[in-house]
Amino acid sequence: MSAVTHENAGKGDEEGPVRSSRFVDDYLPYLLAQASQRISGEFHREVNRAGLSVTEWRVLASLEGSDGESIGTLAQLTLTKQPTLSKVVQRMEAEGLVRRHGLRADRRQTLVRITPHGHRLTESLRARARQHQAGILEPFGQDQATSLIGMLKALLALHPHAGSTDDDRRTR
Amino acid sequence: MSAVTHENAGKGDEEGPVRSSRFVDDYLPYLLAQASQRISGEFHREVNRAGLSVTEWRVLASLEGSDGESIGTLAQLTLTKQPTLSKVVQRMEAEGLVRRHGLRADRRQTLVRITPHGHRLTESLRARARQHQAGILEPFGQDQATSLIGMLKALLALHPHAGSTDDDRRTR
DNA sequence: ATCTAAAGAATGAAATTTCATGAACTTCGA
DNA sequence: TCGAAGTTCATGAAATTTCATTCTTTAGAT
Repeated sequence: MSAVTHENAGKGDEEGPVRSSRFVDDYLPYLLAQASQRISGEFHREVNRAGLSVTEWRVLASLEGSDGESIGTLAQLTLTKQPTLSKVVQRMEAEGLVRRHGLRADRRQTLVRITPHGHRLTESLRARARQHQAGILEPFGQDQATSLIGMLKALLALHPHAGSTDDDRRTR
Repeated sequence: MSAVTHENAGKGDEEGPVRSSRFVDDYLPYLLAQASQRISGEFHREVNRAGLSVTEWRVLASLEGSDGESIGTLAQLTLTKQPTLSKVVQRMEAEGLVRRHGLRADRRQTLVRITPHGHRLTESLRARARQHQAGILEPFGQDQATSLIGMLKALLALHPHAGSTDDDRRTR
């Protein structure tokens, strides 16, 4: 029970006279982007405190529970463009957080694996990440929380991954 | 009716053997970020075709239905850091998309207004944006769609805007 | 087999973003 | 009324990201 009703929802945000008709206020992509930024942003402070950039944290989190991912897949998982990720991974390898292996099956691919060091470093972060998530969903109640997660997963299933080799177009 | 059930949800994505235990797969911030990127990404192709960068589009969309916003507010609305936005707005003013006015009330603030040209330029984009949104929500059915939007708004209401003057911390 | 097209990652130059300040106002307390 | 502290935006140097391209390696067709 309990759970947040959509009534509470409105714009508990911006200041000033209520101006209810801004184009973006009911625009799904805007709402998703804001929600993503704010929710993630809260936790990113902890990530930075741990000495990691957001992308580095994403790389490590993506490698958790995996036996290695290719650069391309990692780029998708971390929402980063391939050239950018290549460089980030190189820096991370220098710091001993991950290791790159050539993949025997397909020698074009570079397999990235998390190192014990990287695993240890993110151990407490992952725990706090789970707590953070719990705290965020708490006001919604079990049912709505499950529903929200489910809808987001459905959204992802319906919208595969962007285009060809590269990611989506972000800048001009 | 119809509507996507959470069953369809699973990982309709990554290839390869089903590896269901990746840390991120049930991590809310990850789901939000992916959803945001993919959904927005689809439309951003159109934005680019119209000769706008994503941030420019966001600025214009944010100014729609507003009688002007300060640089700071715009930075929040467009998920951009203030120094970045200052520069983007300057370029946009040069292109005639927006106009900067000093605000009589508080002369520290710079009020940014959309120009008729900017308005016209985004006219068809906004129409297509609405269509895009409708298409995305269509498979969910009216009820779930409303529910999703409502939850996202509730999430935003519960998580005001990041910190102090600046935006959230994104990089290292 | 051989040749051409496609896929995956690395790299370099160019453009953008970011951090740290700086400058201009406003507020507020003494 | 003054001055210290706090806002808001602009700017420059440094770091990162992005685009385009190149280098390998694999897949496909003839």
